[in-house]
Amino acid sequence: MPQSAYPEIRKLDLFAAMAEDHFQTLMRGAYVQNFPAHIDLIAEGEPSDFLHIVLSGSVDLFAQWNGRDTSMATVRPISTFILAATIREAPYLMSARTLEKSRIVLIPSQDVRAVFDIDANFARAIVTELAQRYRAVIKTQKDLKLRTSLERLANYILRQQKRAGGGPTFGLEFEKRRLASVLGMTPENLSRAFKGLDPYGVVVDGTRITIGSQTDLERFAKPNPLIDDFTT
Amino acid sequence: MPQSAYPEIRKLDLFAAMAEDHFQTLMRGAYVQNFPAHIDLIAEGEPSDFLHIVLSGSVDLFAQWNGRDTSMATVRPISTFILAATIREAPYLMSARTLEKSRIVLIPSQDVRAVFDIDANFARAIVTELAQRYRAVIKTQKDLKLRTSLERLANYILRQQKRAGGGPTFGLEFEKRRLASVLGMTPENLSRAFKGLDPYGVVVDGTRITIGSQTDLERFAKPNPLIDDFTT
DNA sequence: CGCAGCCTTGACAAATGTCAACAAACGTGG
DNA sequence: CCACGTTTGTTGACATTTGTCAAGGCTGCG
Repeated sequence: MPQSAYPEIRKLDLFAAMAEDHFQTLMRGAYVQNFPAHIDLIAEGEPSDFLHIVLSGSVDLFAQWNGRDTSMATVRPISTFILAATIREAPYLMSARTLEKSRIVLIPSQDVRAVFDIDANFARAIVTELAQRYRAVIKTQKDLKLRTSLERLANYILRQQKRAGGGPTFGLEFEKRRLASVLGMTPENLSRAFKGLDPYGVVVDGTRITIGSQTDLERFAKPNPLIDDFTT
Repeated sequence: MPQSAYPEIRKLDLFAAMAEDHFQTLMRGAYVQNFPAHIDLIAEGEPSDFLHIVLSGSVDLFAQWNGRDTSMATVRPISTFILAATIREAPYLMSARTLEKSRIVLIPSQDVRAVFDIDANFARAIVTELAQRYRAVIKTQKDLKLRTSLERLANYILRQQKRAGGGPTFGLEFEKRRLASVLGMTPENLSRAFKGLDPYGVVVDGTRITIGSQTDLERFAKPNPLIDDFTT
């Protein structure tokens, strides 16, 4: 793969502390690919042949069962996905597709496992990464089980506001259809949920959100760091 | 702590491969405690001072928000819990309480992190463990988002049947109130869901379940290894 | 310009939760 | 071992939440 991508990959927490020659080993076997939007990258159930890294663009992780499907998460640059499947040498639990034009690095899973076995720093970095992911999923599960869809939307809006800088007006990070799926509801329900937040001063104009009354919305949403903070 | 417990702990995947003196280091700082049933062990939000290991009995991991609460998982012997919080030196995301009289080992988190930093085998074991837990949570999330409560119950029954040996009659692993919470529904809804499985030959007598028609139930439940297999 | 996909809305249906009542099971203290 | 009180499970009636289906408007893109 082109060496130009090395530095940004090397800077990732996952690869920052490992020995240089081990990093080179990984990069030698890796290659970069450019994908158009809306392309399937992997399908759940397939063997986990590659660890993926999103360099640019974005990727949707989703799952299907019995004709239904749901968005599980979005991967944005620069980060990896399907690390756990790679480590356990197990089939993917989620499918992945590009949301937009994306550059993606593919590192053969066997290389990752081989280096993982000989590089303690790399192993530790993987632990840290996995522990964080694990906690993120637990938070999502709490969100799903403890809140109604209206409450989930209200808290999502507050999280997104924070991510966007904290101002009263900001944009949604993806189309509503997908947001609905991420939040575990139908597009119709999401549409009505936005209306349901009107009493708390939430105004929606296409993909543009304005929070009229911050305190009202927060009083309703009751955001909680143990569910909504994605840094800890 | 009493040395009698060492061998069974040592046999856990998490500790099996590590250097003996490192294992001794962990055990020196650890202590065993006997708890009665229904005792709170930890509360979400607290700093993660100890890695816990259930030697006997069982522990409920649950979470709360805004007056509601939900069971997230059950920990049975012999295994650890709150590993991720220990690793990340972050607050617990879940609370824990004993379901019955339980023996529990507590290892100071700082010891775990210290040994983790110097013992590559231990670090690798933690990776494997965390990757498995991560995948288990993803499966639960798919279960929650892709299935109705009736479907979740049907698949739970099939899983539990397998765990109990595969025969047509078997017992539930815990009280229905908690099962309802684990499956993400109310006790009333669970009660009716059992009735809703009557057409598929499911007969409930207290805590005793009999599957009259295996094929009918499976045709309805559509169990899927990427959701229901807890080994991969 | 015209098509395709997304978003919204209305009407309706299904799933799930709430509240209340009561029976059954359980545990404790006598 | 029993009596009592508490908890759990069940059931009915009802409310709320969420999903489904159908239609129409809007937008973006070829």
